[in-house]
Amino acid sequence: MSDALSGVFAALADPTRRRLFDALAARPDGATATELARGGPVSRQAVAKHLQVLRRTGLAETRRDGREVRYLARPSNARPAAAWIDERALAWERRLGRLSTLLDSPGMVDPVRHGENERAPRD
Amino acid sequence: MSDALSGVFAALADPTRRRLFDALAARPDGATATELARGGPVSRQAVAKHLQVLRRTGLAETRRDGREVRYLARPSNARPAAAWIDERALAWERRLGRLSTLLDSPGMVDPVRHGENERAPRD
DNA sequence: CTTTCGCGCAACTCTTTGGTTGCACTATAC
DNA sequence: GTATAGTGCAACCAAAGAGTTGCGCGAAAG
Repeated sequence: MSDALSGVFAALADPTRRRLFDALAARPDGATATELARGGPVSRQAVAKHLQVLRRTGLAETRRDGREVRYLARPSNARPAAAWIDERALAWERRLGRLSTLLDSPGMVDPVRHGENERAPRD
Repeated sequence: MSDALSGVFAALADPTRRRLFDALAARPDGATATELARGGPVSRQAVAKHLQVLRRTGLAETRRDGREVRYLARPSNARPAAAWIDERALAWERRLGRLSTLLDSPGMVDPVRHGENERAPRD
């Protein structure tokens, strides 16, 4: 995790952590590690580790309330990561002259597309 | 890397791979692993591995040209990841906007709806 | 005061991953 | 033909990461 961008991307790369992040964002008052672990398949310590990762990357912050520690989501701090992606995607599509943008969105890419030349299918 | 989203996030989490992705996106005709490795600190095989990761996650595609393999960037396929982030950030900011409708958000489904008892009934 | 609950820390395992080197194959160049 | 440049594959290594269990400590609850 060298820079902040890598931290955010790495934090969101784990499905469990994303699910935890969602659960956190659904609670305006935040949640504790014990709360989030109660009912899930992972242990409380694992949840606590995930929450610490989120806090370290700025995607959550802590607030002490008595003897428990509430984690609050900070989804806005993930926006630079989304912006990074959008910049590239936008730049690329602009370079293609926005003509392939329409027919180039089958959702996923064809894994084995060797030998094929499918560029510039203009009109 | 269970789902596609995790794949994209994990792929972009590495700074070397992001830099490679940028270098790829800067070349409209793509580039080969040997080309990208020439001048960089990492070996050709390491670059090839990174490119394969990008290809597996849909962020790049390959095109055979004689005996060399050119990789072409596909930044548009990273958009779902950016959209995932933006959805959360937007939802959060919107919720901060209308504090009165905090308690009833019928459109929002709660991922972890275990036996939660809401404490701290702040008046 | 004693018990209980929540939290943090530490150790450990297993898997993934970013990186290397070496070798074999294949298509171009001479 | 031989030489050479570009890939792919495999083995290997070190570090990180996701998960677990166990234990100790401090704050509420009884």
